Amino acid sequence: MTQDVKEIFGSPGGPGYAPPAPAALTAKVRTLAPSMTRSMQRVAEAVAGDPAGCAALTVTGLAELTGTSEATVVRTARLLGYPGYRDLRLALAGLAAQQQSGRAPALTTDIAVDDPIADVVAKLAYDEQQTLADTAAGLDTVQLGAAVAALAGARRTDVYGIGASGLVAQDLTQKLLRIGLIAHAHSDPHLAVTNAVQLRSGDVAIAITHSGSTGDVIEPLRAAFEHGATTVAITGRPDGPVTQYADHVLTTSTSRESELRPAAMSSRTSQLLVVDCLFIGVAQRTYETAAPALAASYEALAHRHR
Amino acid sequence: MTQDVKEIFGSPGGPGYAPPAPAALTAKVRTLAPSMTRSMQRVAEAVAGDPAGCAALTVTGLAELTGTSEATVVRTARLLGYPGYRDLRLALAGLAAQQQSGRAPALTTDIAVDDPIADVVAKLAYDEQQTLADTAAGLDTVQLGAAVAALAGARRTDVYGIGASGLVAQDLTQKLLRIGLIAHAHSDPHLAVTNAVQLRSGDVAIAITHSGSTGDVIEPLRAAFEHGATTVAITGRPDGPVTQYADHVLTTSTSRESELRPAAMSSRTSQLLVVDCLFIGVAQRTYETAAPALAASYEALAHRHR
DNA sequence: GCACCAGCCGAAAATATCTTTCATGTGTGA
DNA sequence: TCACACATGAAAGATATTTTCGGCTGGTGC
Repeated sequence: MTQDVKEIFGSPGGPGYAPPAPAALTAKVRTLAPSMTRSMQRVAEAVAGDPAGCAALTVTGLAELTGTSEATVVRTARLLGYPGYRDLRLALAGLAAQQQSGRAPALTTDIAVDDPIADVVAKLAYDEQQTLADTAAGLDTVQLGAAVAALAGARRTDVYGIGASGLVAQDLTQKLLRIGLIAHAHSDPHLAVTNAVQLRSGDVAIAITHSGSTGDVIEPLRAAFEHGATTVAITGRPDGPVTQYADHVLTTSTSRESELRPAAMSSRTSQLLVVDCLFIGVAQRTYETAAPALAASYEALAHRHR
Repeated sequence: MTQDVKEIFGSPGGPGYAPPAPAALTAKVRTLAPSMTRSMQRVAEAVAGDPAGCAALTVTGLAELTGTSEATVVRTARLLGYPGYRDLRLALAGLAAQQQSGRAPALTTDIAVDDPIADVVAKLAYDEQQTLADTAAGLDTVQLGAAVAALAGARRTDVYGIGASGLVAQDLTQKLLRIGLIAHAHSDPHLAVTNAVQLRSGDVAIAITHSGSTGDVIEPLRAAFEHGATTVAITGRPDGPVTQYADHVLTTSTSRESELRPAAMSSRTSQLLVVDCLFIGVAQRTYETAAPALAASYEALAHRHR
C-alpha cells in the first residue's frame, strides 16, 4: 500500500517517468546544480562529495551538516529525481558500495597552464571518458526510444544547432542521410524558422543546445512544435526553456569546466554520444532499408580514395 | 537513551564491535541460519534471495512478504549484525548496486539489430571510451608538441576535412578562432587548393582524414607543403599517402567497425580528442592572449541566452 | 492426560524519522 | 521605494521503525 502511494506520487511527472538513478547521481547533481537554490546546492554538493558519509545520516543529520533544514534536504532529493529522502539515501548507499568495489582513480585535477603535453592528453582523455559514462548513465532510455521511433517514421527531419552544437547537428544529419532518411541541419536561425513552419504532424524537429536557452535554436523548435511536428530537445539543462516545446528531452551531461577547458568541449562529447545512440536506434528500426543504404554510401566513397 | 540500549545490546559480542557486513551478507545468512527460528529464517532467506527487491521494502512490507511481523524482521536484522532494519536495508541497497555493476562486462559483443536501446547506449559509450583510451595511448606527444608549436606561432592556419572529418576540421577552426588565431576550415576541394597556394612558410596546414587516402584532402595539403607551409596530418593510417606531405603526423586510433557502426563514428571520436589536445596545447602556449580571448567570446555569447 | 515452562511470535504502543505546511525573510525588478 | 516572487526553516503532520508486552506453541515431567 505504501508502495502504491509512492507509485502514484511518482507518476504525475510524466508517463515514462525516469526511474531513480543508480550511479548517475554525481552526473545528475552537476546537471541540475545550476537550477538549484543556494541551500539546495550545499546539500547536493555534500551528497555528491561524500555519498557514503551522507548515506549514514538521517534527514536531520544531513540538514545540520549542510546548515540547512530538513525541508531543503527533502526538496533536493526530489529535484534529483527521488520520491523522497529515504530513496535518495538508498541510492547513496548503492553508490558508496559501487565506489568501494571499483576504486576510483580520481584524476580530478584540472588542466593547468604549465601541464606537460602528455598530461594534457591523459587528462583530456580521462575527462571525456568520464563524460561518456555520465551521459550514458543519465540518458533516459524511454525518451530515447520515443525519439527513435519518431525519427524512424518521420517524413522529414530538421535539426537545429548553433556554434559547437551546430556541428553535432550536422553530424546527425549526415548520418541520417546515409541510411536513406530525409534530414537537414540548420544553423541559420532565419532559415531554420522558415523551414520549421513547413513541418507538420509526422515530421521531426530536433534542437541541440547545451545551455537549453539558446534563443536562435528555441525559436525554430517552437515553430515546429506549434505546427504539429514531433519535437526533440538534446540539452544539458532539462529544465531550460527549450524543453517547453519538446515532446522528448534527451539530457546530456555537464561536467565541470575550467578556464582552459570550455564547457563546449565536454558538452560536444556528450551530445555526440546521444546523437550516435539516436542514429543506431533508427538504423535498427529501419534495418531493411538502412543496411543497403549504408552499404551503398560506403561503396560510393570507395573510389574517392586513391 | 535508546542509543544506550542499543549499545548495551550490541556490546556483549565483544569490545571490538563488528561493523556492518558489506557484501558478505549472503554468507552470513547461511552461517547464521541454523541458529535462527523459523520465521527469522524466512526473513533471512528473502533477504539473501533478492537483496534488491527487499531493499525496496519497508519493515512492514518485508514482514508481509515473509508472512511474519515487523518485530521479527527487526530481530533478524539484529542477528545479522546491524543495529536495526534501517541499516540492513542500506546494506541491501549497496549489495544490490554491486551486483548490478558486476554484471556489466558482457559488452564485448557487437551491436546487434535486435539489441534493446539500453544496450545500445551502454555499448556505444563503452566503445567510445575504448577509442579514447586507445587514442591517448597511441598519440605521439613529440609530434603533438611540434604541431602545437607550429600552430601557436602560425600567421594563419588552414584545416582540410571532408565528410565526417569536415566537421572535426570545423570544430578545430571554431576553437582556434576563439583564442584569437586565424584559422579556416575547407571542405570544398577546389577552394581548399586555391587557398593552400596562398600559404607560405610560418603558416600551418592540417589535413584530417581517417583513411589517409582521401584525394580531396591530400591535394590541398600537398599544395601547402610545396609552398613551404608547416603541414600536419591527422589520420588513422600513418602509412597512408597523406603522410607524404606531412611534417607532423598525429595518429588516430582505428577500432573495429560493424555493419551498424560505421568507422566514421569511432574515428570521429578519436579525431576530436586529438583536435582537443591540439587546442589546449596551443591555448597553453598562447595563454597571455588566449585567456582574455576565451573570456571575451564567452561573454559575447551570454546575451544570446534568454 | 494434564499442568507447566521456555521461548517464539506478533499486535500495538512508543519512538524516531521523514514529509508537508505555512509563516517569515530576502533579494529583485518595476 | 514598493511590491512581488521565491527561497527557507520551524513546526505540525504522516510514516516508518523499534520496543514492549502478552498470547501462543511445543515440548516435558508427573
